[in-house]
Amino acid sequence: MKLSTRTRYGVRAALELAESAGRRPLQLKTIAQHQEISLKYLEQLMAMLRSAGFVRSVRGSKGGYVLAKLPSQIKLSDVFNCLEGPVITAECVQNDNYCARSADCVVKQVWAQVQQAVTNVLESITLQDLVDKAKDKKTSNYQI
Amino acid sequence: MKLSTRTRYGVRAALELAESAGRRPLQLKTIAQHQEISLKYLEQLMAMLRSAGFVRSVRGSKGGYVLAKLPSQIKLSDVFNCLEGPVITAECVQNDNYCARSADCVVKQVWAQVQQAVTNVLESITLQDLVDKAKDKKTSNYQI
DNA sequence: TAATACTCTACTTGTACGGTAGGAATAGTA
DNA sequence: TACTATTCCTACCGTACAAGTAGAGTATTA
Ligand code: FES
Ligand code: FES
Repeated sequence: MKLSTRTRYGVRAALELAESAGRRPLQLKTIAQHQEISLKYLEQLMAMLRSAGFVRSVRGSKGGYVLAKLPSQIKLSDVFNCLEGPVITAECVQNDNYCARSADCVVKQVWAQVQQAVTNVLESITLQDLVDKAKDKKTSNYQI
Repeated sequence: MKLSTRTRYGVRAALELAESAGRRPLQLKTIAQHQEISLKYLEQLMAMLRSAGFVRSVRGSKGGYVLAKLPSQIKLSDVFNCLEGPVITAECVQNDNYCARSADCVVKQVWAQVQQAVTNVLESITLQDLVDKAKDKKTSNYQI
């Protein structure tokens, strides 16, 4: 039950883009340095997010990446789904024909419950939420 | 975010043991047939559950496995923890020193939330709960 | 003693993760 | 135009783990 680094890196990168939303494109080199992620690896993750339509890229010199939507319009479940794949704890939860006695299986219901719990959390949080929360933290730190 | 078959098999096997709690030991051969699991593989899973103290084995002819505790005393989180390992979505959730700015990281808090959501579900369900639920299902089916 | 069922260890096979590497395409800049 | 910066694309690689197979060994009962 560990998340792939893909997803963890991706969310952090997406958050950084969200924090600089409205400004000039952010370069992967910058993000990679901030987040201590391999640039080449990050390129691949961003390609996935780009294909899914969450970020836009600007090629060439002074290029970079920007969010393709408002931070408030991107849920963590979106990013998660794009990089980690759909939240599926067990095959039979999705595919009723996977197990023989699927209809009556109480174990299946447990995995469905787990799956739903995860989905609920991820769907309830947008990038904007994270930006706000991070801003709050910094402010309260300055006040100490 | 898929569960290993280890865990899924293990829970199903544990449930079957719970359903025959109080009776004579149940043989792996039987469980393997019912659940359509490789016997040899199941042996290894049960060894893990035995080491963890959830089941007891009876060797020799007419031997088999029995639950070492009451079904109501075994939570799904126990079995899960034994077979899948602890519910950890990301290293930094457990180990505060893993990431540099761990204290302020809002992403970390998300993974902690996810982790907690999963844990809550699994800790709230015991094998006895599943046995009861399964019994209810069968009864209601007969009534149709 | 023979049959049964768990025990232990080793091996195999496939797949996905987490990268690395190199170059092509594109766009700004001098 | 030449140069540089940056994304884009594809291929490759090593490791770890899951999932399962295999076989010999040990305990218990009939
Ligand atoms: S339906 Fe798949 S394990 Fe029960
Ligand atoms: S603390 Fe580990 S990703 Fe933020």
